[in-house]
Amino acid sequence: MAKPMRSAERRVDALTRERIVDVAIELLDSEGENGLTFRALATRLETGHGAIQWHVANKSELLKAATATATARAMDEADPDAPPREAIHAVALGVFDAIDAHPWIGGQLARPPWQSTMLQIFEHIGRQVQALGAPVIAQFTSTSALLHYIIGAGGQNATNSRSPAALGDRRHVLDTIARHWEGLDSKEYAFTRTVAGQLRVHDDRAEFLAGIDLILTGMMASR
Amino acid sequence: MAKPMRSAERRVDALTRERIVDVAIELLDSEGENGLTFRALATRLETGHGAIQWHVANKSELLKAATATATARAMDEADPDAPPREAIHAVALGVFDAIDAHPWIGGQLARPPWQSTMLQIFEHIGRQVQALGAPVIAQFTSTSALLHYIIGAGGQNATNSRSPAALGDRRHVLDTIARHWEGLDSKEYAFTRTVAGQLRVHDDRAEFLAGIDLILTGMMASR
DNA sequence: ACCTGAACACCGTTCAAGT
DNA sequence: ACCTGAACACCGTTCAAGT
Repeated sequence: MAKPMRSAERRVDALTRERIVDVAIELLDSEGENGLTFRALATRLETGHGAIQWHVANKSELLKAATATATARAMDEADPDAPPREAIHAVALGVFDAIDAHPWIGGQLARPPWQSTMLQIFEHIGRQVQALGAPVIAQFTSTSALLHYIIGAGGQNATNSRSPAALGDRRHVLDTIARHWEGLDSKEYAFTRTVAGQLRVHDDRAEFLAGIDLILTGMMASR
Repeated sequence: MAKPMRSAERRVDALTRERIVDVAIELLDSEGENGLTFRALATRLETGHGAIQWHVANKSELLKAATATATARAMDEADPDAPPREAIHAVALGVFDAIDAHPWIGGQLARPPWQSTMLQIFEHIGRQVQALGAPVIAQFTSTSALLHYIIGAGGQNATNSRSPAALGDRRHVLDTIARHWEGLDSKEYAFTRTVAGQLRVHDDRAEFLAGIDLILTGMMASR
């Protein structure tokens, strides 16, 4: 949380790594991935761009830190007393919402040093999979599948919700896509046409959780 | 397929959009995402960088075309006579292998104009979901879940297989990660530690297909 | 129609110099 | 220890000029 403090006093805070990362997240959110620049950061922080690179060695490190910070909060709301399935839903929705709020996370989680952040999610989900009584042999596979699904679905949702056409309200956007689907070639896209109606009325988060439940059901059925 | 033809004759071909995209894919594969440059392209094609931008307006269009071309081939091997579950496995593995061969696809599918390519995969999978006899209401949800899972799992696999430490052979890499997992805090990472052994011996593609089957089982069980 | 290459604005990174 | 800003190499994009 970066404090505003822009008016009277200026730069009471020292330039910390934490402040830099916070402003970086603000920039990524408002300007997109190309908007994050050492020079833009320097302007917002009222300093030189060289100063920033004393705290953060290079841009990839900055992106890594921003991703970790923005994702970490999704994990905090874990209620240790919730039943397993609900706990999984909570973690999944936390990641889903984090990616939705910070679309750039999606592209970032799909590259090398995802280590600690991803591992935290993996651990949280795995515990609940255990608590559900999944057979030991299936636990690794199921937890991996859930994680992959969450990342994939979250990323897709983020691109949809901030797509070029997403200026208007959501219902209008979905209607436009559904109309496009309905107009596709009836032989080449026979299936897609039949589900255009469902696309139009579906709820993103409910649909997302339904996918989670599909995996959980499959996991319990195959014991 | 770009023909080599580097020796005697030079630039017998005209500069076509197709050739540009092919060389772009080569560059992305060999040099990574940062290696794709209009100037590097110009050098390989023995022309000026301005010439390239006559055929391809800008870089995002070039990336879009490269992604579409590299992904399209995954769809070609569809065997119309295969049983549904096998057909789904084939499509899924096709995408999985395409992302593995071209890791940059992973990051690309997670952003705006994925339209046509993704829709093709969606259609192929959806038909088989229908053929499996899934209830109509579940078809949209199941097909979406499969697609999201495939994208997520493919992306993660690609980053792992070309990770910084992936110089040595695969077994060594997995062993290193497994050892790391086993050394984690026993309270904070209780679950992760218990599956470290499975990580060490698991087969990527088999594990990937097991995740697909989890979704399919869940889909059939919840009718 | 297709290609060339200079020019421009911008970027990440390095680094000698300051406090 | 922390900050400044010049300098460098590189990039995407534009565009007047050629064939």
